Amino acid sequence: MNRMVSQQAASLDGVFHALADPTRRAMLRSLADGERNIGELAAPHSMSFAAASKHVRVLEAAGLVRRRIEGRAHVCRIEPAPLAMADAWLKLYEALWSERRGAL
Amino acid sequence: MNRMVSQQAASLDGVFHALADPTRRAMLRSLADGERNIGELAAPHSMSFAAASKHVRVLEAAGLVRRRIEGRAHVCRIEPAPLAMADAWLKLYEALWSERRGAL
DNA sequence: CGATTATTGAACCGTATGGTTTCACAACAA
DNA sequence: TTGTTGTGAAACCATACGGTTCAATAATCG
Repeated sequence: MNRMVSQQAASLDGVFHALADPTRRAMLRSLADGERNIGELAAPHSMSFAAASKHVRVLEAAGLVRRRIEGRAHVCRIEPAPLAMADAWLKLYEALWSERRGAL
Repeated sequence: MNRMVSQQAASLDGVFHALADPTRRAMLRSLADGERNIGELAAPHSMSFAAASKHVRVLEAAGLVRRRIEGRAHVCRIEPAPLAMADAWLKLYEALWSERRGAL
């Protein structure tokens, strides 16, 4: 159980960290419209392909993106589960704080 | 709506970054039960007082915590508005991804 | 007053992050 | 085959991060 909790904590770290960057959030937004390969994800951003590729890896490590290789293209797609975890955390503490404010 | 609480621009970057650390999330959790001064926030964590103080600063910079000085104690209290912003972001994209999943 | 408490600030350290450039390589197209 | 495309890997750099320690300050106690 403790292990589960710490695993969860570790992923929360990763998910929030992944979200704490505008480039990565923009990539998620793009992926919300459908699958994209790395080049398509990189194109809108004024940085090298390699830099964008690293951002995708961060998203992948956080579990927010899944990659499948099709020929020479790496096709990425969104994975909403970790997001739900982050959302659950936010909701819980928002609820606690609202209670608290209500109690004052 | 009550007020534009944190005068600082609480950016999504800052909020997500602040949340991407277990020590800082634990501090927020502690603050959910009521106001705490820096020492009280620092105590449960096995790190120097100065390190904990820096974490509080990060939370403050993100607009998640407000500080008021009472004598020699710095009393901290939660500020839920930036959390709502983060939550709104998550909700929006969760909705998009759910739609997308539904469409497949 | 002097001692204690609560806290910040500054300097420092090791590691992570975000960016670059260059090179390598598999997959496809001509 | 040759060449182009999509991508990763490696080396490197500057800055940020999370931690430490020690000194400084302001408020309170005795």
